[in-house]
Parts: sequence; C-alpha cells; structure tokens
Amino acid sequence: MTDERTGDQLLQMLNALANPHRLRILAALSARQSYVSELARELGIGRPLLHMHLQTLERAGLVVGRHEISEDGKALRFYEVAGFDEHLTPERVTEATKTLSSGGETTRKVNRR
Amino acid sequence: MTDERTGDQLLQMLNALANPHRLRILAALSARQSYVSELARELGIGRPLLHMHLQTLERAGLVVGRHEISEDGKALRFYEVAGFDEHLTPERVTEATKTLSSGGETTRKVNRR
DNA sequence: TTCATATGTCAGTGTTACCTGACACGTGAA
DNA sequence: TTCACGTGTCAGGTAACACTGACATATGAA
Repeated sequence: MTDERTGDQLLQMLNALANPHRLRILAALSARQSYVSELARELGIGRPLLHMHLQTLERAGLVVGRHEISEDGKALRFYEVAGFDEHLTPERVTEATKTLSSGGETTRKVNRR
Repeated sequence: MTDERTGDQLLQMLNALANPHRLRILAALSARQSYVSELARELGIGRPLLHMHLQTLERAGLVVGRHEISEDGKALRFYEVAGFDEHLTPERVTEATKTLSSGGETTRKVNRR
C-alpha cells in the first residue's frame, strides 16, 4: 500500500502534516479515537479551529470520521487515524514529481469548494 | 540516522517538502547538482523565487549549498541534495510531538536567524 | 422551559507564504 | 566601456492559511 499516492496526493499529505496542531491531533487520535468537542478540550484549542484541521486531515486521508450516537442520545462525530506509511527519500520525491500537476501553471493549490 | 530529528525539525522538513516547486527542485538536484541560475532556467521559475525556495530547503537540511568558481571565473553557488530518510507513520508522528515546541503557545513558527 | 453538551458553519481579521520587478555588486570577454 | 552572466536582497502586492466569536440546530436531563 505504501507509495501508492500520486505526487498530488503526497503533496496534500505533506501539507496536512506540516502543522503542529495537526501533528498533535494525529498523536492524540493515535492514542485513542474521540469526538470533536472532547478532542478540543484535550488539546486546548477552539472547536471551530479543530474542526478545520480535522477536515484538512480527512481530505488528505490521514484520519477518518464517522457519526455515532452516544448512550444519552447525542450525535457525536468520532475520528480515528487512517493509518499511513510513507517513506520519504530523494528517490520517492523524484518519483512523486512525475505525477505532480500543480505548481507548474495549472492548478495553484488543491481546489476546495 | 533516521528518525533522529526532533519534532520541530521534522515539522520544518515537512514544511519544506509541502510545496510543488520545492519537490521539483529536489528532484532536479537528485538527478544532478547545479547552480542557481541554471536551475532556474531548467525549472522555468524566476531566480529570486528559486533562491527563496532553496533557502527553505537548506534550512530544513534537505539540500546543501556551496560556493564554487567556474572555469571562466564566475562565482557560482552549487546545490545538491543532502540525503534524507524519514519514515512517516502514526507512530513516528506521535513520537515527534513529544519534542514539539511550536503551536502550543510558545514560538509561532520556526525562527529564522 | 431552561440548561448543558453536541455538531456545523460563516464572517471578519490578522499573519504567512508566495511571487515578481528592480536594484546593487562582481568578473571575463568583446 | 559595454555586454553577458553570475550572486544576493528588498519592496510591495496578492492569495492562502490560521484563528476567533457568534449564530443556528438538536437532544436528554433538570
């Protein structure tokens, strides 16, 4: 499964990992999965901000979210790490650039919306 | 030598890699080292821009630059890839967060000189 | 009904990153 | 001296990213 990502996907993954908050989020979810509000409290950051970072991580395929109903009926959004394995070396980078679309002059970043 | 980086250093490396230009620069330098102006022509990007990206890569320890005098006396700045090997997994991320200083509330980004 | 706890999202703001044009300096060749 | 080519850097604009406060909605419990 490793090294199956295209250049664009690897770039998106690197982008998602290149942020201290998101690294901490991954570490926290590696220890045990949890839902947004709980995770926000645990990490000491705002819920809207965490929400944004989780979306970034999910788009990059690093975490997976799902809906779950707690015992007392609350609709919780649980997240867990998706599991990934990328071996970064100059060779891997060289190979990845072959399937890189952005940066040349086409798309600027990964398109949202 | 792998996984010797602290969390901050890994973050800096990820930051440096999270850009299509810089991935291409690394790929180009992996094929053969060259100097700034030549590399700019090869990649089709402006020299000031390339200069900036090279600094980012060098700060992250991914490339190494040195001065060299060409046969006709020009002072050239050659760059080559430094060689790196990072195995990215949830475990590695978890371990890296233990030595993460930024993001909490201390330093905002990696300090430049 | 009101309180506590969840989720989701938006508008507004400040900070960074990215990129370009221009300028300064140096050297060998014409 | 002028030209061609190299290095380095800065000012300034735009786009992207990071972050916060506020609002809307839903449910169980008091």
